[in-house]
Amino acid sequence: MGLRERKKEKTRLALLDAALDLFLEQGYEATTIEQIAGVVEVSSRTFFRYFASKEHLALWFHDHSEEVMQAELSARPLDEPPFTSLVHALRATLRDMAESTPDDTERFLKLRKLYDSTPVLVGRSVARGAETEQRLAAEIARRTGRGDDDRLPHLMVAFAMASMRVGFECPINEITDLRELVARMNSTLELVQRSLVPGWDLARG
Amino acid sequence: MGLRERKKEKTRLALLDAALDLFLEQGYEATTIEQIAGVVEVSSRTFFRYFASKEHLALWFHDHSEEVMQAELSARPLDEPPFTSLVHALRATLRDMAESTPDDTERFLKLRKLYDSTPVLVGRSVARGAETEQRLAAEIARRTGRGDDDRLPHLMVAFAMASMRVGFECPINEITDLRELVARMNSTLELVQRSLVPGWDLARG
DNA sequence: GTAATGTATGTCAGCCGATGACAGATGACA
DNA sequence: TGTCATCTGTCATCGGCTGACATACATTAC
Repeated sequence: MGLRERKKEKTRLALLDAALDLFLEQGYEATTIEQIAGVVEVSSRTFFRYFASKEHLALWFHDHSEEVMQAELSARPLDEPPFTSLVHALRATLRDMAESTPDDTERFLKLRKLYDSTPVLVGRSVARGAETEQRLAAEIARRTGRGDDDRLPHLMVAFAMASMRVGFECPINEITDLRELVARMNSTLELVQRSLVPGWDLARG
Repeated sequence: MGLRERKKEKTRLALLDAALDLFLEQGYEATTIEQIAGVVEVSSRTFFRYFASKEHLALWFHDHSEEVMQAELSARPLDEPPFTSLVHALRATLRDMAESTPDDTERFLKLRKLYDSTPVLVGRSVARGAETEQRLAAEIARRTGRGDDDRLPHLMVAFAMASMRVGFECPINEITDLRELVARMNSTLELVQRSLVPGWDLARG
């Protein structure tokens, strides 16, 4: 990897870390792009060359997680019940999270803490999740040969994403260990699986 | 109702209708507040006295729907299974939609059409829904005496909201009748109920 | 009917997020 | 070293949104 690429990656992470720290100090909305860029000593214009928007920075992990999900989904056998495939795809992203570097782990925990004080950010995260939902639902529909009028693919993905969201949110006590969080999300996923009628994802509707 | 209030209501609806028409003509993002205000012949500043933001205008029905849901939820007996109460609350909002005035019906259909060409708006809508979700989950937790660490209240609401969302979205063919849309949402709700294990909402988790 | 009060509106100034255009700086590579 | 591609800063600009203030208007009391 050349010097240029290394420098870019360094700037990218510096912006991310500076932003997370500022967000936690003074709040997400109260933090301006100029401040973030100032800490890293780049211009505001450059900030937008690294992140499409303030929101994209705060939700930097979304794109990666979706890639992991899509990849795992594609790798599942076509004759597997579709919701089972989805659950495997979700588990893959959880594994990916649990195996992340210490730096990334720290970033995750900071972001998790930020969520508690920033409802608007939670909303934006859900919105991004909804976009992913569309793409995953289309993929499920394709894999199972369902038409556009069949609501089950969309419903399956919505349930799957809801499990993750609910698992991610809510615990009042401080989360200091990422594995704890991942375990919680895993157990929520199991709770959801227990709550669904076996074979529900094979019906048509 | 005094002259003042009547004038306000008239301006409010004029802004809403002007906005919806402009959105459909030239797109949501391409339409500026100045344009909307211009059609109604008020200043841009006044626009923001009627709607907190462009987004709040586009999602004007959210607040009302949440009120209807909360009201119906409060009216349900406490010994009813919580998900059943939620389903009743959702049906109440669907009834409310179906019984709306012709003008409101037209606005709904315009908005529905707008959604097809404006993914960002779908996202914002989901984000608003997520905020409602928090409040409803808290209410369910209160009603059933569950603690903050019990994920089921949140999960129930998430599933309920997902049904509505999936029912609302997706049909490729043009929707020209609101009752059709409401029927679709109702049937999605039934599909969800069939997919869940009876009594799942009485467990603890 | 008039005066006092309260509320709605317009104007103005300004912040912030975001984008396009252009020029200068810097790493990549022959 | 010199050429080229790419990264960066500066500048200008737009649109969403907010606060402050003065004015116009509806409401209420007398």
